[in-house]
Amino acid sequence: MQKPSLPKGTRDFGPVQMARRTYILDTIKETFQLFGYQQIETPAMENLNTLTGKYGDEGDQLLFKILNSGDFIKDVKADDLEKGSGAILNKVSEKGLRYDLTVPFARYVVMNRNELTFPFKRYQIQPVWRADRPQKGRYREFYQCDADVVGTDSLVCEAEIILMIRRVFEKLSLKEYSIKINNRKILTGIAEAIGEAGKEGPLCVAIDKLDKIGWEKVKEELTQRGFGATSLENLAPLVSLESDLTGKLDFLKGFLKSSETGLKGVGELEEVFSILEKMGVDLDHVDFDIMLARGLSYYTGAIFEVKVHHVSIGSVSGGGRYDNLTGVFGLPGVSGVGFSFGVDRLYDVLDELGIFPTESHTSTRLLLTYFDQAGFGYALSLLSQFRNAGVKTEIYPNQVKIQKQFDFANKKGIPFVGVCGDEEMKAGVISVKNMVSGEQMKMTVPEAVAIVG
RNA sequence: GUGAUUGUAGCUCAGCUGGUUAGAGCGCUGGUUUGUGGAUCCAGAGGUCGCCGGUUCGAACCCGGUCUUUCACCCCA
Repeated sequence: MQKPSLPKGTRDFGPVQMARRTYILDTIKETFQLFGYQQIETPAMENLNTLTGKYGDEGDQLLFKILNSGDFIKDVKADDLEKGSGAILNKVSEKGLRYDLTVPFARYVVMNRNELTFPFKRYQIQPVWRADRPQKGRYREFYQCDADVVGTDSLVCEAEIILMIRRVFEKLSLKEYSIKINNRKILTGIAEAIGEAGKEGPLCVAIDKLDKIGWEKVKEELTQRGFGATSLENLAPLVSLESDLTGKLDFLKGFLKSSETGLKGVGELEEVFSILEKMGVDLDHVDFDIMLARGLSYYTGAIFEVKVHHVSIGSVSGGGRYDNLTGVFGLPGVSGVGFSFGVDRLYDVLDELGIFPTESHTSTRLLLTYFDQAGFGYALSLLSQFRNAGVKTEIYPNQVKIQKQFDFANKKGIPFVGVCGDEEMKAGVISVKNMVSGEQMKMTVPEAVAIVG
């Protein structure tokens, strides 16, 4: 006999957790549908060559690979072993678990390009897997809720992403959070403007730590990564910039005047804000963060990240625009933009804040109880009447003491108990007890249906 | 992937510098109550001290490995 256990970073979800997850999921789903997105699903596993190369070197390492069926080692030669794991991998594994929902979606779009009507808006709610080292709010199996639209470069999509995030958060009673937004082109422009064209990656990684380690340490790190002294001097005014949204935009227009790409990024961002204004919407919770960078290498335009304040969980949502993700699968020129909610992290956030609505962990409204064989039979005869009337009803299946039946109802949070004893049977009624108030009354089944349902 | 950290009853945790039969609270089971749950009181059951190996007369405690938890780095939902 061995003790059963779960793989690292995976979890079971019990009835209470599932009720809460469903609450989050339903909120998100309803919002996606309201904005015209249609649901699809894709397989848990993809061909490895669909997944590799889309997430950067780090990402490739975090992919779960699936061992080939059968004699998976038959193609491996002795000298492959000496060359190391890289030489062996593609001989023993040709499939992997999906790392996110965006890349499988891009694959889906390319394969179904003739059937789809563009712009195509889809949402997808499925688990993804990452061979990361688990921490709080970081799992190896977790759900993403993606909404993407492909086949248009309209910035209306970016604006709607902000609206969807705000709607979901409002429904979940989340009040204090930031939707951080930036544009990859601005990051490219900054790298160009300070004389380090093409190095926006390391630039952002370092700048991102500004709050944590301070400007001096950031400079050290950038120097280590090969940034020149004059570049750092050029960068300094941007780092010390503290301004509101229009102030930041105005500053960047000057700062990026030598970078065509950078100015385009600023223009796109302004356009998004302008669209929101035309929709008659304010910019609450929207935070233009000049140094926001997102790792996934395929983003080319807007980038998003959402953080809830006063909690220990990282970002709960993220996304961005990708101009050529379908290009790698042979369909160039299709721009897409999308974002994703992390249900598991949203769960942790709501849990930490204690703002899950107080729902009962059961949907059962009525438990039929009895004292003896005769009452049991009477209860059985009433059971279908309640169910046919649409009342979620159960009967305690084993004949046990009525105390135990009440205890069961109490623990399961069933709000009403129907007692079926000799007196009730004779009169053709049922005694309905409210488990919260303790009130109890004899009544007919239709009367009971009205009270309980 | 690098460096730390955690693991004792169903849950939350005690357990002295290694020394007999490893404890508490809550929960659980039964009774108190033969037509009634949540309260009181009484009684009871539950532990290969994560797992494997080593040191020792003797290990929950020391050492090594492994799994798991949490944290930092990295990265991310």
